[in-house]
Amino acid sequence: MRWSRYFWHTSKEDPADAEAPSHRLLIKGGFIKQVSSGIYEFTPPGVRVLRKVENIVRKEMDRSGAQEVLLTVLNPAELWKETGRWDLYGRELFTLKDRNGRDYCLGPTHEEEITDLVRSFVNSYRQLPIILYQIQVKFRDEKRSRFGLIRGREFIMKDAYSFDTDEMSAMFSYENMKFAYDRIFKKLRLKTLMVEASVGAIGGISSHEFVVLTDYGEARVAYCETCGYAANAEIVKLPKPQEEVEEEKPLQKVHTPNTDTIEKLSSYLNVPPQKIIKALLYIVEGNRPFLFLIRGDRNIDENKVEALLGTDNFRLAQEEEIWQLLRTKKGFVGPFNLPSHFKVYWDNSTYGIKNTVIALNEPDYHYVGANPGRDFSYGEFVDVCQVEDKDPCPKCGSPLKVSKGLELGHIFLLGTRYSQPMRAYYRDPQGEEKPIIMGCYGIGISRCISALVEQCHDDKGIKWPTPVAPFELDLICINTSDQEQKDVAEKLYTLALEYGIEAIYDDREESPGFKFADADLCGFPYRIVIGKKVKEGKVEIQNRHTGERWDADIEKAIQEVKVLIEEDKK
RNA sequence: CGGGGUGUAGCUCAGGUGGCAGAGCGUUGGCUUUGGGAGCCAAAGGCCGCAGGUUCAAGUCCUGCCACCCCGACCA
Repeated sequence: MRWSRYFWHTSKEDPADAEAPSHRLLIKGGFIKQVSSGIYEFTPPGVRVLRKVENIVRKEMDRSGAQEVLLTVLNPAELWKETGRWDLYGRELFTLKDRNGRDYCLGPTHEEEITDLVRSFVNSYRQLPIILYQIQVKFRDEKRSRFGLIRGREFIMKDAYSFDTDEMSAMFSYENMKFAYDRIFKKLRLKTLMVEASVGAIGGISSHEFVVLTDYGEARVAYCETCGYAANAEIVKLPKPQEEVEEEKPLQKVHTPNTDTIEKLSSYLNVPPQKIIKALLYIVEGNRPFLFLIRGDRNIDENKVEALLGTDNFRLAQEEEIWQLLRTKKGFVGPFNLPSHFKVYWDNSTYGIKNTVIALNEPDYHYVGANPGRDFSYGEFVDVCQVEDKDPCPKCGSPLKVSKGLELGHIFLLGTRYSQPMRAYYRDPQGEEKPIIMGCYGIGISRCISALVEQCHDDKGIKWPTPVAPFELDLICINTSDQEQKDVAEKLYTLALEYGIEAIYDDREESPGFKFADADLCGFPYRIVIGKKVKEGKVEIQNRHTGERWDADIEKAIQEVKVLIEEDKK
């Protein structure tokens, strides 16, 4: 490709509203352009990267025995009503009507449609198992799109679905996909971590996420470097700690004005937060009060609360509600003299605490030196505590590490959640009708591009791994008005194409510095610079990843680069 | 959906107390230059997010709306 004729436009300035490095560099490097919030166009070089990622995924999916299909973007509402998701999916679903007033949605995922496809052809156990997949655009009207391709409202996804006769066979399909995902992320040169994930309210059987550790992700991941345990933080169980051993001090009621937060109370009394019991009043389903008690230095993980309560319809009580229910203020809520309809849960973190500070539902007062058994009694213990760094690993007890993670893949053993309501049945060898056991497996293709940039960049720009680079080699002619240099550049460009190297020839009438800056920004793994040294029969080869540069004979340079590229792609 | 921020040239931004619409980069033409976003000269380029209002006069003040970004909530 000759750059002078190529539709590729980089920017010298950082884009004004891009924060995440991947978002900034993909826009600055001219790979994508924003059209609306969470909606991006791909330019020709952007498409080149996208296709490479897609093809790596496609190849490994094919290798696993999955078969590619292409479902529709425009989905009729009827299918979604069969599973109840037309109403359950909520406002995240983009919906529209046709000219006759019939309802449609833009597919956010395709369990319904694929199940419809399979049920219309599969009748017998002899036709199973089967795995189908597609690479296609998805639409989700996210409450908050952000960070460029990391969370878009329109994005490209590989979604696969497995269909099996029984759970044993389904587990096999699931394991098959797990291995395929491992290979895919290795080939993409993405350092992912496979973590156990929440099976969700739907009642799936097993679920794993493939995440990259980056600040620009939405998941919290806990992992153990000792035993290899890794899980989404929301499902990591925290046990009761050891009982504290301390002599019990007398109980005192202390005047503590203006201490509506743990920080203020802690500094007012000069007591560390972990010696305070924090009480949080939640309102469940609009009117049921639930009191959660947790150690003052810990936070509630609302995902755990949701799993405990079996509903996501809960929120912290407002100031007025606290007053109406308990005649006290925020910061002075405690487990004493509660009305009988209150449900009280003690987080494990409060177990065995001694000489603690605890509120008594009287504004501006706290108990100090309170002890369980003597001054208050525990009730039901639960685990709703947010996992933090150094919490014990549930497998081996070593300290866990907690990081933010970006979810690139999610595999899910679904069971009969979709096959049952949609009557996707098969006949077993005894002639009995049974629901197909399903699994679903997603990879965020466009999100992978962002993840690659997050993992491979420096302050000058992107450093694409060779297998996904838009071009493998950039040829830079320093002085375009020097005929000798130009001839060598042309010759090497033609030769590179003959060798099957994906090369871009920067033949633009620009200064050398301009071309170097673009080369760094756009992230080509290799660069050949044709400059003054052509008089000595030499050109310079540069490696974007290592920063190494060395002279090579004009005749041998392309061959040398070809070897390096092939090595990278192995 | 709550909180914060930003909308002025293609891009990045400046435009106290209301008084002629600005810069740098980019673009076009010309000359010079060629190993890290070159220099000089000239030119083009604007619904100041939209709609109302106040005023002799609004990019600037007031009201409403819209869009985008960030934090939070949410996230098969």
